[in-house]
Amino acid sequence: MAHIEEIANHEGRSVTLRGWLHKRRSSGKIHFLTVRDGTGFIQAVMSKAAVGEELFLQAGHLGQETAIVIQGEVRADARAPGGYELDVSEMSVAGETRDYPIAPKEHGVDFLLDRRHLWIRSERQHAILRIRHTVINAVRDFLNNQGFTLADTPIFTPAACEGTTTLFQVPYFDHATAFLTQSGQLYNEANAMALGRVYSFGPTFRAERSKTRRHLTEFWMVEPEMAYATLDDAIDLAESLITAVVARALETRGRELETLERKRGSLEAIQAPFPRITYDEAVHMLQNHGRPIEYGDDFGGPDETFLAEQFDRPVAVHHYPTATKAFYMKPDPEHPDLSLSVDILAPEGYGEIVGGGQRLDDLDLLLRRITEHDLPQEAFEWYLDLRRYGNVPHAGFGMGIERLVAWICGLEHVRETIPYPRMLYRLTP
RNA sequence: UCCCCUGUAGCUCAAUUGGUAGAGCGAGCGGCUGUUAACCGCUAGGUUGCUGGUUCGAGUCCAGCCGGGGGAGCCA
Repeated sequence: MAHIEEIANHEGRSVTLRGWLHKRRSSGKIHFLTVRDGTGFIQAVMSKAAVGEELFLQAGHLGQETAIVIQGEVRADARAPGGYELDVSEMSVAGETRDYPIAPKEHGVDFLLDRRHLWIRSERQHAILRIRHTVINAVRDFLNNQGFTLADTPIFTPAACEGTTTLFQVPYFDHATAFLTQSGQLYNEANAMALGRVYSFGPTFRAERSKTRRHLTEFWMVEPEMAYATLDDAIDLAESLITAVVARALETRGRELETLERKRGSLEAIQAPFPRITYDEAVHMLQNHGRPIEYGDDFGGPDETFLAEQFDRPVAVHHYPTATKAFYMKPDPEHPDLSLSVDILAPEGYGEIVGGGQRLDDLDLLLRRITEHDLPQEAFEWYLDLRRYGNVPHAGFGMGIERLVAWICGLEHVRETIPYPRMLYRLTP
């Protein structure tokens, strides 16, 4: 038994592959069967002389995506995309297929998304999902090696974290309404006071009526939080995390990046240090290029794209106006109208992949901000306890996995980075 | 919530000014010993998103509805 991704280890030997028929071409007395097994794709060559009349005839009528078990000798071949081919000696059908709906041809987005459960079998989607897996693993490995403890935060939450307009509501038995989490932020702060360096990693939900290539209603976010830490610590961490993740993808997913025709050069440029500019500098850059932005405004999508295009690696924009950020963001003690916040914008127009900063640790000011934001104080009593008992400076950020993967893969749309994307008008399959 | 685009065969798309709905791919059958979205031949495949209107005649023009895509705002 062998797997395609490590087929090179079996050169010259006969192996058995269990998989599915991805494509088939025939040329008289020879069939070319592209077989996939979940780990990769390989071309199996079946000649009538080698397998006999009966099996050859059967193979000639197999439908695309028929489950097959094949046996054959592994042979290096310069003509093969992966460098190896299989000379088939035996084949059996494990599961029949007739009229597989997705042809190896052009299809529209709607058609493919309706058949997402089958679309993920394609070479391109396979490559993307494998890279997603590698990215998630690299994130976890990096944080674990830096002494972070995984402490996941609840998905059912009793109240909003940053506002109430973008939350999904769920009936919670017959006595309450729960909200699906939009961030583990507040719980991460509590966990950091218990465990020092922590992170949460899970799905988050935003009921924003966004219909763009950067938005999903359900997406995955990793949120590290550190006690005894400042804004600069958070930026340093994000920088080394992103660098490590990109390096891992380059190192272990070269084949998949090649399938996606992703240029390695732009990923190889992702090295620390990242450029760091203040919000003020960013506004000047935008205004100098004629973009209509007022000082004090948050950036729009096109503004972020413009800023990111000025650099060959992610850019950290810090010290946003306090008014544009969440209530728990700490104002700069020397310039209270600016906050100790940071967004990291990915290159090539992929937008904000990281948002975070240093948290507001002054109890009185926090109480005032909660009132200013019209938030119910009683819902935040537990959070305020963190400022009452052993309060220390702390910082962290959230990083969106789908935007990160879309950028690393060079995709047009984040919907391809998750097995089953959830969007404004799409809830199935 | 707002703006723009779009809906014809299983898929991707044609169809001149309103005048007999076509092609390629896919599927089925056959041919071909090195194909890479192979190639060649044959066959089957249509309530032109839905409802109504104008007209001798509507895929085409008009109205409403439904579906899809992209963007703004908001965000990761």
